[in-house]
Amino acid sequence: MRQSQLFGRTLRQAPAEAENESYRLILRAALARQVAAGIYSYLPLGWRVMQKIGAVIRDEMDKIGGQEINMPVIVPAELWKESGRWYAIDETLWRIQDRNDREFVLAMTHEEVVTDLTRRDVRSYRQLPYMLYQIQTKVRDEPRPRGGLIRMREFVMKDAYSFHPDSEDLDRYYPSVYQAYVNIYQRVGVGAIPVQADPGMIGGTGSHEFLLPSDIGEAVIVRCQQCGYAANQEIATAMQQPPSVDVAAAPPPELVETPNIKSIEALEEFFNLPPDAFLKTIVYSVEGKLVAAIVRGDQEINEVKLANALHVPGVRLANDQELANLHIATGFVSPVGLANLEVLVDDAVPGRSYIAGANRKDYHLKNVLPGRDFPLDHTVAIALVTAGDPCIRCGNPLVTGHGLELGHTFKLGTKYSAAMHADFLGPDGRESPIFMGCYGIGLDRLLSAVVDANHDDRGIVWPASIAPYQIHLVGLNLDRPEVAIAADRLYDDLRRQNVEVLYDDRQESPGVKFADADLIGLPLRVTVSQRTLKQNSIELTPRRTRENSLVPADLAVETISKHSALTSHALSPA
RNA sequence: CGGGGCGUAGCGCAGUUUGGUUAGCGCGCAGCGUUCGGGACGCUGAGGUCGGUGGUUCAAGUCCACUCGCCCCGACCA
Repeated sequence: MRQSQLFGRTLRQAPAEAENESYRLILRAALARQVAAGIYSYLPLGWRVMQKIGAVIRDEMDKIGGQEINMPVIVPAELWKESGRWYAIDETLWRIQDRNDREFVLAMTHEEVVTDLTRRDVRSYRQLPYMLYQIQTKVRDEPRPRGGLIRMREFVMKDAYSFHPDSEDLDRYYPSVYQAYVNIYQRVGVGAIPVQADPGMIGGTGSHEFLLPSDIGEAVIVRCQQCGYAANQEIATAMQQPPSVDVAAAPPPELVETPNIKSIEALEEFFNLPPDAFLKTIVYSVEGKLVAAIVRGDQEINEVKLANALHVPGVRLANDQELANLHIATGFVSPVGLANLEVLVDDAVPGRSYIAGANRKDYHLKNVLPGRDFPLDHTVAIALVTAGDPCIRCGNPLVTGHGLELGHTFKLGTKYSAAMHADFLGPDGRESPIFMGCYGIGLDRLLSAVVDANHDDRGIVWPASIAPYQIHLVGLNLDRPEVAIAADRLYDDLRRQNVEVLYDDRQESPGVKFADADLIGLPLRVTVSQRTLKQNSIELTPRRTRENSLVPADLAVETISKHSALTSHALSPA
């Protein structure tokens, strides 16, 4: 491609609204342009990267038996009503009507459509297992798009769905997808960490997220640097502390007047004790009922875990009215004598005594012993794991960091097949629902992540596997005919060898050309100029090292071809 | 949806507090000339009606009301 013809100008300054560095580079290098909040166009360079990422993903999906299909963006509402998600999902599900007022959704994922395809086609266990995938547009009316290509309202996703006769077969297949994902991230040049995750609204029996450690990430990763344990903070667990008091010898509770001492901080000051000496009781509203959640004073409640423990989609804090209705003394709540609502106790609570609320304004109780002074019927891990907590596996202190979610795999089980009657006949002649898995990767976000993980202060440093072109041929002094002829000839020779080359044939100063080459970030820069011509050679400059070397002109094509042979997924000749 | 910020030329910004002649600057863009290995220089020039609507006023980029859009934090997040 001749750069003089290439659509999309590089920008010296990024638009002011672009805050994170990878997004700034995406705009500056002319990969994409914003159309509306969370909605983007790709320019030629960016779209080539997307296609290359797609090629890597296709290769890995095909290797594990995937068959590529394509499903529509517009889907009849009936399918979503069958699965129940029409009712379960809020405004994020984009709903439209046709001219006859028939309802449709703009699909945010394709479990319904692929399950419908399956139930229409599959009758017998002999047709199982199989895996279908597509690389296709997804639409979600996100409450807050952000970060350029990080969270979009319209985006490109590889979504894959596998179908199995039983959960054992799904369990056997799942690791191959996991491995394919690890391969994909490695091949495109990002170090994604697989972590256990919450299945969320997709549902199912187990899931992993693939997170790239990055400040622009929205998830929090909890990791152990000793043993390698890693989990999303939403579901991370920590090792419990050993009991610190002699339970049998613990003294009875004692009422203490604590005028207007409501918060843990105020209690710390009042009693001059560390925060873990107290019990924290938070009242939640859960599907119309109130539930009390108890954690140690130094901990926070993990609402995802709480919701999972209660088998509900979500929880919210009780409001003042709800608390008032129950005659709860805000700031002095405790599980002691709290008979009129369900109480969940974090599993780190038992084993020692605490100062807790007295359920009476301006009073607390000393020497409250879990199990003796309040029941421990419902003890479950609901505390938020934070940095410094002991690793669940090895006990060493955990660390936390931000992570960008690059992919998510789920064991769905029969959630969709049962709801939508996707059944098959087994060898014994009995009908049962198909077991499903589903597996997603957002391509736009992956592109952002690659830029985030592969750039320097001059611009992008593309991994060869997904660079829009392999070679940036930069011609200087092109106003001199002998240089222009040599550069043109090299360009033609390289194209004849099917080398992907972007040829900067513009009439620009050397500084402009070098700066653009660094910004766009193709793996190898090849400079042809009066100076190199004089030495009967060309100059090679790998983008990553930026170290120049001269190669004899007659070896140029061979050397460069060898250099770019790394790419096994060349797009159409440049 | 709650909180905060911002809309003036393609991009980056000044001007708005204290209304007052033809709305400025840098980069970019066009033409000519000189340059040509790290975002060159000179001259000439094009380009905005100040997000939109309504209002106040002799007079509005500037004041008021409404409204649209974009960004950030939070809630949410398949």
